[in-house]
Amino acid sequence: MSRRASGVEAVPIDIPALMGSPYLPLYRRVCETFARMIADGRWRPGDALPAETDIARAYNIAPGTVRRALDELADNRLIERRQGIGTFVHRPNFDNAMLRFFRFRGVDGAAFVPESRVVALGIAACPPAPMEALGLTEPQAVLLVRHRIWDGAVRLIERIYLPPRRFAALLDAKPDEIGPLLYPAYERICGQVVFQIEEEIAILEASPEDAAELQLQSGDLVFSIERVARDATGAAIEWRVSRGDARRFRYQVSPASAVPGGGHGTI
Amino acid sequence: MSRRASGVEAVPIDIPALMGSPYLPLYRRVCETFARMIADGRWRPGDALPAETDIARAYNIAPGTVRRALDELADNRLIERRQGIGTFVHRPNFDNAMLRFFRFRGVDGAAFVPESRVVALGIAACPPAPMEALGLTEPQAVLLVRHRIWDGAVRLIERIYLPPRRFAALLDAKPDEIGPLLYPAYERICGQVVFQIEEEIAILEASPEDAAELQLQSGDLVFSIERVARDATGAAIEWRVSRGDARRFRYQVSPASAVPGGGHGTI
DNA sequence: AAGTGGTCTAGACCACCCG
DNA sequence: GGGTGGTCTAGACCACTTT
Repeated sequence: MSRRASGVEAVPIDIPALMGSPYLPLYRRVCETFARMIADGRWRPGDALPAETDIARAYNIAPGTVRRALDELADNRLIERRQGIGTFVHRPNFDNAMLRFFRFRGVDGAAFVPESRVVALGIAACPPAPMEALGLTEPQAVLLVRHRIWDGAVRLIERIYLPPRRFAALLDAKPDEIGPLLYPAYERICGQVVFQIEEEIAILEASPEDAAELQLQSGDLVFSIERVARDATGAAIEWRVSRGDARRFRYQVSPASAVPGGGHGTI
Repeated sequence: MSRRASGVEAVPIDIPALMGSPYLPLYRRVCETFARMIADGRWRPGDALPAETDIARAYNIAPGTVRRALDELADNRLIERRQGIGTFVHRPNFDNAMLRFFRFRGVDGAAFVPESRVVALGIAACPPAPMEALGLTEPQAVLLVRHRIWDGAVRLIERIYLPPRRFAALLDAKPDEIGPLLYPAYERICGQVVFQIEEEIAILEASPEDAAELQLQSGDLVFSIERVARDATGAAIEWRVSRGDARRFRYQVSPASAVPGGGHGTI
C-alpha cells in the first residue's frame, strides 16, 4: 500500500486490470482475469505471459500469490510452464491425437484426418438438448452437418449446434475456409478457442436416416457421442452429436476421469 | 537445524519417517511417504491425518512445504481436506455411483447393486495383457470370474486377474465373504485399496461362449471394458475385462479426462 | 476459546535455458 | 550473466468448526 503511493509502477499494457469480485481470494481473481483474456482470444495459444515477478509487481501482490494462480491455470491446462523460459498460453492438441478412439485407422495403422464434407450450414431450429447445454434463450442455433469420409464411405455423421452470437461469422465462410479441422477453424474465423470437452457415449439402433447415410442395415447398431465443448472460462460453445457404425468403435478413458466425482461408477 | 539440537521433538508415532530419495523435492517426499502409508493400508480411508503444523514440526520443515504436499495428495484424491476440521484419507466412492454407465437401471431408474455370482476363483494361467499391466514376472494370477445378474438374466461377464502376492488371501475366502461389491472386499480381505481406474472400451462381436452366457445370438455385438485398477501409489493391482450386450451400453466422460494428454482425440 | 485448514506475504536460493 | 520458473522458509491473519 505504501509503495503504491509513489505512483511509479502503472499496470503495463500487457497485464490486464484485475477482474472478478473483490470478495474472492486474490489468486482466484488472477485466475479469472487470465482465463478471461484467453477465452476472449486477447491472449492466444502460444503467447508468452508476463513473468511472475512482473505480474506480482503490476498487481502489487506477493509473488507466491501469483504463483498459486498460475499453478491453478496450469492444472486446468490453460497455460504451460517451461522452466527457464517462461509461461505460455496452452495450445490444445485436439488435432494430432485425431481419431484416437477408432478401431479403424489408416491402412498402415497410423492416425489420419479423414475427408470432411459439409452437408448443411445455416441457422436452424435448435433441439432442447443443445439449447440447454449452450444456455440459449431462443430455440435457434447455427447448425453444421458434416460427413466424415474414409476408405470410400461415410463413416461418421456429425450434427453440430453453435450459439449464433459467437458463430455468426461462420455463416459467411466459404466451404474451403472451414477445412477438415473444425476447432482451428473456430479460432480462425470466429475467435473461439476450445479448451475442454465432455462426452457421453451410447450404443443405439440406427435411425432409418442414419442407416441410409452410413450404408448400414436398418436395425444395425450405431455409437452416438454427444459432446459439449467449452472455452477457457468453462462456457459451453459447441454441442455436437456424432454417429457411426458401432463395430468400429473404440474408446479410452484416462485415469484422471476415473476418480473425480464426475466420473463413472464401478461394477 | 538449530532446533533439532534440543532433541525435544521426536517424530510422533503416527507420523512416519520421511521416505523417498533425498534428491527429490521435500514436498514430493512427503507426498510419497503419505501415499505409501495409504497404499499399505496403514492409514485407512476415513483416518484423520496429523495437523499440518504438527507434520511440519515432526519433519522440521516449513508449514508451506507440508501444505504443498497435501495439496498434491488432495488433487489426486488420496486425501480430503475439511476446513476447520482436519485432513482425512479419502474413501473412494466406487460403490454408490454404481452402474452409472448403464442404460439399464432399476425399475424406478435408481442405481442398484446387481446380484453377483462367482463362477470361478483360483490360480490360473494369466494372458499377456493382464500380465503386462500388472507387471507380473510369471504367467500366473488369481482369476475370478463373475456373472452380474439383474432382471433375471446374466447381463455382464467379468474376468478379473489379480497379482497372487497381494491377493492370496482371496483364495481362502468363503463365497459370501466376498459379496457383490468387490473393492470393499479387496480392502477387507486383502488390505488392498483401489484409488484409480483406467478403462478402454470397444464394441466387438460376441464370442460363441460369451453369446451363450449372455443369451445373445452368435454375431450380436457386445461391449468390452478393459480396466486397470491402481492403488494409492499408482501400482496396478487389478486387471479385468467386462462384457455385456452392446445395446445396453452408456458411458460418460467427465471434462477432466478430455484435456490431458492421456485422453482421446477429436474428430 | 482452541484448533483446524485457507489465504497471503516477503523474501531466499536453486536449476534451467538463453544469448 | 541475466532472466525464468521451481523449491522452501517463517511467519501473519482469516474463516470455519467443534467444545
